[in-house]
Amino acid sequence: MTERSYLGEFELVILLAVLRLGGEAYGVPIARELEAHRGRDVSLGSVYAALERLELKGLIRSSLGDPTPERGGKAKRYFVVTAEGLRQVHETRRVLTKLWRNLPALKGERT
Amino acid sequence: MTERSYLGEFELVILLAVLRLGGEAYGVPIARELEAHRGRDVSLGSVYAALERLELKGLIRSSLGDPTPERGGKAKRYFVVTAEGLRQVHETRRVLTKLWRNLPALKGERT
DNA sequence: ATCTATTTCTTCGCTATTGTTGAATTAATT
DNA sequence: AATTAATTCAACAATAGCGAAGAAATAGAT
Repeated sequence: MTERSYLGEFELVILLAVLRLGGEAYGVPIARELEAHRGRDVSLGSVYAALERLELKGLIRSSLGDPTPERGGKAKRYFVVTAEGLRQVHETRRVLTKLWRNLPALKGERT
Repeated sequence: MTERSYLGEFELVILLAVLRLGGEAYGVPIARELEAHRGRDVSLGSVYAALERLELKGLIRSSLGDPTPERGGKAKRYFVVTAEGLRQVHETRRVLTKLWRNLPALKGERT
């Protein structure tokens, strides 16, 4: 049951998606954000699973919204990033930014 | 046995360590690099396991060096990052840099 | 010389955590 | 009852992690 002390890539991009979406951060749009930025399919199941783990670790919190008056308007579960979650995102950025500062250039790179 | 199409955090920092170490990139120093940058213990076993995965995916290559004339100077396995490996590191940086561009500031942040 | 201890480095076996998928469930509207 | 939007579930694959065993070398004693 040893829990990782840093953010994995998937967890990181989910936190970032929640931050970007603000008041519209629930399962489906979060998955869409991920797809848009990573250019590949992301199944809803994996997103919800990661969200659950992140909440367990105290990096996000969730609350059930009111059902909206549209067909299939089941109540949405909205997520927000906690202070600790934001702190870890910043920490991850700090470490990675330092690590790839002097990254060798790509051969065919267009500048 | 389906392989993931993006770099996990651990794999990413290992690639970066190999790049930084240049001609001295073998198991033990790689693990030390990781420890230095993450501020926590990293077991050799996990490093070697990740190196093996990365080589299988074609992101690094390895070659056995000559034994060195010192006590315990067993032949080392040296690693280099392939063109594809470097490409993936750049791609990961590109995506993350974009995603955390408008990151909200931390409360107690010192500017 | 050769045997044994010590050092450095790699490999192995196993467990835990994370990531993935597809199907099932819930709750609302028509 | 059918349809739609959303979440949850169950089973599985890949990644991460750890400790111990193994292999190859030198050093020191005998």
